[in-house]
Amino acid sequence: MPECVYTAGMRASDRAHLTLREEIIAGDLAPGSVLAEVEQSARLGISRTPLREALGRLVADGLAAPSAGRGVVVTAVSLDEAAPLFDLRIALEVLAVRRSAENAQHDPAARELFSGLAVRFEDAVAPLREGAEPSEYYALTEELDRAIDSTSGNAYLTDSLRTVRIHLVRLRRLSRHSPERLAESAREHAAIARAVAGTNPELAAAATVLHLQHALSHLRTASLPAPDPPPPGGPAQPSTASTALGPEARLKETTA
Amino acid sequence: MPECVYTAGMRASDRAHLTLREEIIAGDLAPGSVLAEVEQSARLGISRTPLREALGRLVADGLAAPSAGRGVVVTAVSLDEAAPLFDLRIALEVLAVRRSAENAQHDPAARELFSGLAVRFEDAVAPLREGAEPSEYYALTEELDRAIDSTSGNAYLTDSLRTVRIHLVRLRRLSRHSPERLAESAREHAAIARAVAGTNPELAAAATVLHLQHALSHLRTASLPAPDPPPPGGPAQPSTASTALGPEARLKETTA
DNA sequence: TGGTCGATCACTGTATACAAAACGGGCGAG
DNA sequence: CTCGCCCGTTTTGTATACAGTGATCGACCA
Repeated sequence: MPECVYTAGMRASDRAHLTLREEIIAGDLAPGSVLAEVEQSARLGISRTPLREALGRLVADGLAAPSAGRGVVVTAVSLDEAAPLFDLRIALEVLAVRRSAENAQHDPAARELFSGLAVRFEDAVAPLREGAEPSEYYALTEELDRAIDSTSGNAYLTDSLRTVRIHLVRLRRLSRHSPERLAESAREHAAIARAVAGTNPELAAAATVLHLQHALSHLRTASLPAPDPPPPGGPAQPSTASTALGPEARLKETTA
Repeated sequence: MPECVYTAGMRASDRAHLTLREEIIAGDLAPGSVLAEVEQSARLGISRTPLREALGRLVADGLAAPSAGRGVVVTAVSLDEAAPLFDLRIALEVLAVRRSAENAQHDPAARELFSGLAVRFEDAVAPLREGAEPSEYYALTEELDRAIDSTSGNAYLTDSLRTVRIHLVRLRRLSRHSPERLAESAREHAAIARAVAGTNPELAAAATVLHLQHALSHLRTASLPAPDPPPPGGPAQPSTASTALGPEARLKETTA
């Protein structure tokens, strides 16, 4: 497995937090997996102390929750959470793009930034429709997110959006994204970036609502079959982390 | 110094987190104070390990920030942050009351709850105008917050609001609240509760915008230039806060 | 045979000891 | 006189050892 990020020089607790977060988001650590301290510290080659700090940050992120007596378990994620999550997300993102568009009126560099992003999104439409790998497109959307964060001028808002986006990435994995939808999404992103570059707050807000409503409705209709069969009250089977790599770990980015 | 909360049975890290958070919010730990691990662990009578966890949660809450080589320092708070904080707060609270009002349409118990709160807010108007202690009123507002949180039906939203409200309490300490303003605020809160009880989302949203805009403008105009002198029984000395800080780091905030 | 009680076990929570790294002060050279 | 470098001190980062607590499983009794 490739160490995708440059991990040298950072603290062990940061490495553990990053690794566990990616594994949870990727699904390698299935919801319900118990993150036992001794087990995970041994697996990651670190001690319990930095691992505990990493687990605490995971809990703060909402990716794990403490279970009485069993340590922390990976939180479940389902499409039922899409509605409340998008409800919040729409409010936050609309506010962010509105402020970015307003602030861009006195910031020529920001206008240039968003103009460039708009062009890059438009250039990404055709390849996506032809079935290109969406990872590059996702990186572009993260770049747009960062641009909005930096120009909205509201650290509190950026912080709230950070948490929302973490959960969003997990939700995205529950749905299959067709090339048509990805291309449409890129067009919508281009419209948002263009509206911000044009310093039109209302247009930017409307474009954002449009995009997010489309994303939500598509998320609902293109859901993947749930890997967990048990319908009764029990939320998730307490599968141990070491054995969780078996059944459902192989649904890796099959979106095409 | 009253131990206001029941601390038996909880973990040492929870106690430390709670204690430090209250001290920061109350101003006993002034902005810029260095929270050295050995010093604070000795003061609170615990070891460094649970204290570290408490500091980590403080950083996650935004009440402290890590400073390279100096440990974590209490974050500064000023009225300059009121604008972005309220910008986010308005978006979140408006969404919350809107959803609460919607959900109350199918929840008679919620309507009863908000009706009762509206009456209690109206009953609090007269005493506040006559200079009553606002602590009881603040407890009532927290009760309204909890009612909105529980009926909005959105855990993500509730979580974001939690962080906002922590910072809000710190901001509130920077401003003086006249009995007139407190009474007016109680009336506005009553209007919000009444609108939710009446299952009118738009009215509830408008009442919330009205209240928060009033609160923000009053916060700006009634700032405290020189806060309270140090408390007479104040045992917690600012420790190394003033020693390691340069002249420019000493902000206008002092212990409240 | 079913229920309940007890012991065992594993896990977390806490404390302390060790090591690395960064800041501040002091010294010397230019 | 100022700038740059070096070293001591203090701080955090990490590892490990210990204790308390809860759950699980087995045995015993009704």
